[in-house]
Amino acid sequence: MMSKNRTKSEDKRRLILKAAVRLFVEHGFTQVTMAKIAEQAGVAKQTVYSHFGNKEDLFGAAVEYKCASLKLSETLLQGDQDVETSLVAFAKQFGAFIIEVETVNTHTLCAFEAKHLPQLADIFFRLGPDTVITALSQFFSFQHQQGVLNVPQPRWAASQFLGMVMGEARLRAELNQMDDTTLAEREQYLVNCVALFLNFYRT
Amino acid sequence: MMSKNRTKSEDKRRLILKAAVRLFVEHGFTQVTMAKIAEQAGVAKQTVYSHFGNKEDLFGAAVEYKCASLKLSETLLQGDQDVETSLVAFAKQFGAFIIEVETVNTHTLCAFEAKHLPQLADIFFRLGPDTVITALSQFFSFQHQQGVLNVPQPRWAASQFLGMVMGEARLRAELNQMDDTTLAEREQYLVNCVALFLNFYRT
DNA sequence: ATTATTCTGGACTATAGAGTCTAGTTTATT
DNA sequence: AATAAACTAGACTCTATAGTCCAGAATAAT
Repeated sequence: MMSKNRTKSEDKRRLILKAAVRLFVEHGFTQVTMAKIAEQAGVAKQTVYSHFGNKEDLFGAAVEYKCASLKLSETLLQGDQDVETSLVAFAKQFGAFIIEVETVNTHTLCAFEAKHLPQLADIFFRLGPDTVITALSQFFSFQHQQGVLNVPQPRWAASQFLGMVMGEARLRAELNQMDDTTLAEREQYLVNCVALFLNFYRT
Repeated sequence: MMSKNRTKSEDKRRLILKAAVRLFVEHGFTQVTMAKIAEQAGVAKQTVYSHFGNKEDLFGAAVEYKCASLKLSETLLQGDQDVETSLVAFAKQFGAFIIEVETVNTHTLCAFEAKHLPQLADIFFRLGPDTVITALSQFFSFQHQQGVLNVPQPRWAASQFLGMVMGEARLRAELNQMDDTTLAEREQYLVNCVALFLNFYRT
């Protein structure tokens, strides 16, 4: 029979998760304390423990939550425009996304904790890099079938394209070395990447 | 006048540094204790403090030591062979280097601690990525002057080339997701990158 | 209204690790 | 041989934090 149980508040859960994400992404696993998370969530510490059993579980849940919210631009690759236009648009959007502070921090954090919590790296890889590479591969596959491009190895092409789009800017962003020139030249750089790419793969 | 001072042993210093590098690169800053470093170095904890004042300074010294020992292949870019041969050789050597566990761990560690210890990220960027990008830029500049390549923006070209060489494998290595196919195909992939690159930049 | 359960706030335990101190030992220099 | 400093071993202080416990307040379902 049904008990008179009060249900655990979904609101509290979300508050905790959001505070955890913000703090973990900013400072990493070890630097962040459960007390601080509770405080930022406006909740008692005991409530945190009641929703998520311990720090590691909370960390896992937070990263998963964060990854799911980092939406990637798949809409740009519909193929209803010509290839060059599509790729330039994609390069600009993804190129901006990949050097955002949030993106970089999440990536760095997952890479750092990868050995400590392998299942975390799995989740991140699947929801992040793998999703993009696969989507782009499929786009190239499609263009290959249409005869627009000649791409015998779509996954290689995706890897090459994304590698170029990240480029030096990505490395700089990771290491707090972003400078004005790199940023100012970036749009032209990305256009140049598309030219280089299409020069080889266009039929 | 000369005192009867005994000098601090350079051997001990090196032992401490090596132990610190090994542990920090493997586990990160917070996870590693001064006691463990002393133990691994076969030295008393007090000796560690006497050589390096505190944990942060030791960390800085360790990372600097490590970066200096991560020698990069500059010898490959002498230009006494034809461009394609040089680039394929470089791509293979650098492509192997960049997915080595040691390399990846050092990079991840520096990226993670970048906010906490900015001067550390500076050192790593200068000794690591920047050195390679600059060397490759100069190589392209030279080939441009020789009329072998047409590279109006050598630094962009270097960024594009290195980005492709890293590619998906680099991402996988960072996140413990390296698989057999990616590894087996890698050499052919790298040759393909050189072809794509030269197709655009060759005169 | 009753009741089961969540939530709160704060005290509490236990542990771990950075950095210090001390007393005794070794070793290079003069 | 004398000496000044480096080195060792280990005890010690202090602080931080994960996780628990508890008594009372709030709240949802019956």
